[in-house]
Amino acid sequence: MRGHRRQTIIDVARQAGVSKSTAARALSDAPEISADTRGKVLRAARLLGYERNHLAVGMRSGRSGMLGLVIPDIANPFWAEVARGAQDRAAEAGSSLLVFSSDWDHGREARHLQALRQARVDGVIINPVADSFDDLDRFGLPFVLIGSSAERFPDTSSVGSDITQAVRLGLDHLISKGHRRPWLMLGPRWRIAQARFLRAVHDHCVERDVDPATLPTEDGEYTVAGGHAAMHRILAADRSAHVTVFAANDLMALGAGMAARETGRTCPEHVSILGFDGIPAGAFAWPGLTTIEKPARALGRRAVESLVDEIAGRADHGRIYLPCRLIERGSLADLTRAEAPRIPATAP
Amino acid sequence: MRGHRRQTIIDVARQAGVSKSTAARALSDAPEISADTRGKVLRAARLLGYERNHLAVGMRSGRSGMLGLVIPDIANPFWAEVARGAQDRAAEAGSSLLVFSSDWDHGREARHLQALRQARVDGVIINPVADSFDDLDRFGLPFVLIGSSAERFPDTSSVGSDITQAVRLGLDHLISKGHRRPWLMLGPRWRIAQARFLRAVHDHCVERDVDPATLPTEDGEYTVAGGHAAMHRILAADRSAHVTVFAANDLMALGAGMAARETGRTCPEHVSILGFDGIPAGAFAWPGLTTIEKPARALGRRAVESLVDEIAGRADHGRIYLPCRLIERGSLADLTRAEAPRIPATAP
DNA sequence: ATGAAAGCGCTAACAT
DNA sequence: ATGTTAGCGCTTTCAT
Repeated sequence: MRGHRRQTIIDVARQAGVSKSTAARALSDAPEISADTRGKVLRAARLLGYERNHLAVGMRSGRSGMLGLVIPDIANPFWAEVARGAQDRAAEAGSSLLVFSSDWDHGREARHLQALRQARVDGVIINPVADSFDDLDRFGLPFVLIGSSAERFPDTSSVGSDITQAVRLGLDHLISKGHRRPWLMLGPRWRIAQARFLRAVHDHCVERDVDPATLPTEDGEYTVAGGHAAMHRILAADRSAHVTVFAANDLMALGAGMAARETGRTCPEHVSILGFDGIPAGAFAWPGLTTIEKPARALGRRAVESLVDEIAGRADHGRIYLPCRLIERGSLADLTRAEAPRIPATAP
Repeated sequence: MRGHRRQTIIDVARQAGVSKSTAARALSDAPEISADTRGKVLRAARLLGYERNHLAVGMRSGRSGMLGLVIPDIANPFWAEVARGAQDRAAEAGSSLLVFSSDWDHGREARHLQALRQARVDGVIINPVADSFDDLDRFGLPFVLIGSSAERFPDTSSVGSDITQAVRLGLDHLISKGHRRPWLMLGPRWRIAQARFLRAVHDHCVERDVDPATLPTEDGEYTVAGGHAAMHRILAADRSAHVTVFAANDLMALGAGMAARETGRTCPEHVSILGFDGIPAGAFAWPGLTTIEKPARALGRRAVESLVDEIAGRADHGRIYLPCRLIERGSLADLTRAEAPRIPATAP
């Protein structure tokens, strides 16, 4: 087969002794065709090693069979999971996925969107940068939002985690373990996810008759370094015997754990940490990170499903929120049966 | 712009007052064109919001501008890094990347390859399943191998880590810390990477006047669970005061650490562990995992570069081995200045 | 340096 | 149920 001219549908038609269009119909299993001819054509195609040219199909039919995915960073474990789910679901739907990382950078996002438009993808799933995404009107493509930025675009299909439910899960767990005044370790203020998280906390506190204003907060980047720095600030500010932190993100939580160790404190004896995301690394930390897991892979799958609907015109423009799950590992002390914990000798 | 018919090169040509072909030449910056007309055309294109149709370009020119990447699992942090490097480099080269996960499954791999052929990608980067990859002859596409499976295909471009150098690095580090008889925790026997690793160890042992036959081995899946199980077997077999393990993979190393803790042993007091890969999770384990880092992102970049060469016909069919780097964290005891370590009270 | 015309491989009317 | 015909949007000879 090597070095041979590539087979076209014409070769298949000739081989099968039918016309081009009959061959095409058989190959795209259209209804109006006899089982007999279809068999002939399919056999001919197999014999010749024919591979359908999706470029030509796309050009003629207006459907390229490709979907775009624009996420902050494919190397981030959370987004990698999302990508995997999307990829799997797309393959099931017979589509291929073009994946791009925006690095939370407007320019990169814009360039990727352009590449996607030029590739004539049938639609795109995007976690837009900076929650503004004014390119949206000029988008000219079916799309669905993924992650925590759906709020601003009411008339748009979106898929995200159920932050409200997740925060309730976390806060109730904290309360049940006797932590009534956890620090909130938040992301950068300008991120809409930050506001969402904070609002969910406030709402639930009110429900539980806790004054949300009493909860101390600290913020930083959504990274290990960010959490590390924020934790040092927290420990400098809070001289309690036991410090509890509810981090808005697992990477920050992991960074917080490292910072605590650096000050000679151990977890969960002197410090309790609750994470949020469910990245695999949390399982390998010591102690294991108790966290709220977002359904990353399912998010990717659902996003593709919504996008397919969107493309087919049966768009419900609905917001979908998938539930999160608490994973208990060892980073949370049980303060309800505590002998009073001591401040470590080496504390600053 | 919304709802409007999509602009074609004909619209641009008309707007600029030139012919279709002149417009095409300007848009693909061909040499034979006056700076003047080019300007006119480009301005017209911008004015109309014209977006080049890559499907049509690909169809006519035979270059789709897309590259394929087939890796075991995009959700695996190592491969996610590789994908990121490839993605970045592809974007720089003006190409898009179609990413697929094979899950080490022949059938999935074959289906993905077919999708890639039908999408008319210009070439593919692949870490082939099971190191056999007999589809290779029927491939009919430029490709480059990535990872540890290049050995079998001498006449093929490939990019991988320098295992020999990496093993030397690890073994010498072990020796310098006084570990003269580490366990080798290997992957499944049928994986070619296993053989490569083992051979590198043997060769280096001979160089260092150590009898490789004295090194005990244990094997399992390249996963946390695999390493966990293997470590339990090792600890059951080896009653030494201090057990040292050189794992062929970070996930296994992390699993080994968990298993050790379950038996009441702590690291690095009773157990020393050296990993291999450099996944981020190793940094969050406690103690941090000392490991040999593969240059994952660079691997992805180089693979794209090789592929671009391959496509352009200036193929050197060379094997490229990128060097690895030792990351010292805390999982290795220094036995050279040791008070004799004790067996933990709780050991089985 | 520019234009005219042909055609890449396929699908979608429109015939029959 | 099958064949005929006309493009989809672009690049590429071949003229000029």
